[in-house]
Amino acid sequence: MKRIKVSNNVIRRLPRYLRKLDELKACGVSRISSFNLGTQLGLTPSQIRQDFSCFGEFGQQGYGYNVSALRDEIASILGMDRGFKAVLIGVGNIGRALMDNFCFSEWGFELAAAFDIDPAVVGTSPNGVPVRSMDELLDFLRGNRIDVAVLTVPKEAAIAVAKLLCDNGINAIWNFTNVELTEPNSPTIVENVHFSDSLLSLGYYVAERYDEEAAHAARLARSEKGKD
Amino acid sequence: MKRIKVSNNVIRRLPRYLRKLDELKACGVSRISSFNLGTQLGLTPSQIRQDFSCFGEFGQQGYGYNVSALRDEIASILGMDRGFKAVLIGVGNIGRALMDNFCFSEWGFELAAAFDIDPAVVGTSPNGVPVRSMDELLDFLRGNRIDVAVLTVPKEAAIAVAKLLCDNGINAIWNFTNVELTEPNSPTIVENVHFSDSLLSLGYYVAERYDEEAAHAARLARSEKGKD
DNA sequence: GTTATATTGAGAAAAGAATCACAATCGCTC
DNA sequence: GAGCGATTGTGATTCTTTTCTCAATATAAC
Repeated sequence: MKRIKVSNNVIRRLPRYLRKLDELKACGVSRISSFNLGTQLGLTPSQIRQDFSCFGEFGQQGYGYNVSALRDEIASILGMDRGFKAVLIGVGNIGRALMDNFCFSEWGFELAAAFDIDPAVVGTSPNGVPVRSMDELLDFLRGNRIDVAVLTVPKEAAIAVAKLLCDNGINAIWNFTNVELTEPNSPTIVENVHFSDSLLSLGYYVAERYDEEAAHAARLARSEKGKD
Repeated sequence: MKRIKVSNNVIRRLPRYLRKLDELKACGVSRISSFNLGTQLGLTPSQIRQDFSCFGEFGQQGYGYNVSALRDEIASILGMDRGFKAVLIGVGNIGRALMDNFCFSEWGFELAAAFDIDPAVVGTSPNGVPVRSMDELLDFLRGNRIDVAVLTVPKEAAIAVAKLLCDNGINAIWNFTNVELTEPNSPTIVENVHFSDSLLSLGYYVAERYDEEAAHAARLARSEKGKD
């Protein structure tokens, strides 16, 4: 697989392609054209072809793409076949909800263990994943090759825990805290899930639409008045 | 406030600005320059000034921006002062976790009610929000001006429920299901929270880093061999 | 007051991303 | 097996976003 520098925009679209291809496969569709895929995803055919071409040639002229083969290529590009191992830090509400409901293995990740300071949850094993004491974290990281930490601690603890993780060999954090972890010069890969950012963006679009509708109504009212 | 067409990229940065400004305000910082803000967020000063200039002139030459005033401007741009009302559909694990932990009011939203088909949760009021039967949903939507629906139903039900919502006056959906809701020609505003997409993107970056490290190590090994 | 320093806002330039257009070529039909 | 219709991959073009640059101007010091 080529590893040229690929733009973030392309990378953000890859999981959507994967999801759609899985769906098509489940529906028994075995081949698809960039045109057809574009229609289903709201993207242009050329964008899709351009995206794929960053990683190789997966299609056939006059035919399109083989759904199953393309799906596997994208899965591989995303590292789903590498068996990444993860730990989860902070078994509070969101951490617990992830452990109970998010299927890490479906996406190629193995959740090896969770950690918390609360003795009430330490020793339990939600969904088969053991919850250990934070005291054991460093030993665990030393003894296991862990690729990713899922950060679900309260925001007060976020910075300190993130630093601890980075200092002990973790180089990627899936950050669910509402805190900006991105530090200048830090080599750590941080992927944020900021619910509030998402909701606020939605708020912007709603506000924009309401303003447009109001402006439209005002124009109508003026033109009605003009007629009288 | 101007409502010119603003790019998505800008809009996605606004919540980050807001968060950082709130933090600065809490730390007693009352003024800040675009240079300083850029350093803290990993953005260039000119990008920050350009972003703000989409909405007006909030700074003062030679001085910078007033943290509190800027924060309020951005909050207003995002519609936080409009009292948007929301309903939540699907009080399963993720729905319940949001009700219990996500502070809608902190972001200017009011969660008016939740809906579910399960009689076991109907009638309860997690965090003070009443859970009603899905049978009551349409009446509720008719009787209340609801701006946003939070969609946390199982993925099998996602499409049908989304359609029901759109057909009954909801024009914005905060989508937590792992399903592509974006329909061609639909005027509904959809904001997706796809955990798996986020994790897979992270996986890409991790895989990329590992490949780079391996390539680097291979280069080193070759040059060592050359020396012998 | 006057001057020095800091910093914005905005137009111009550069960089980056999306779209277009078409040669190459594959599968399918007759 | 020849010709047709479909569809890719890619280089060229267009559009968008980011960065650069600098005149304008506010504060702060003296």
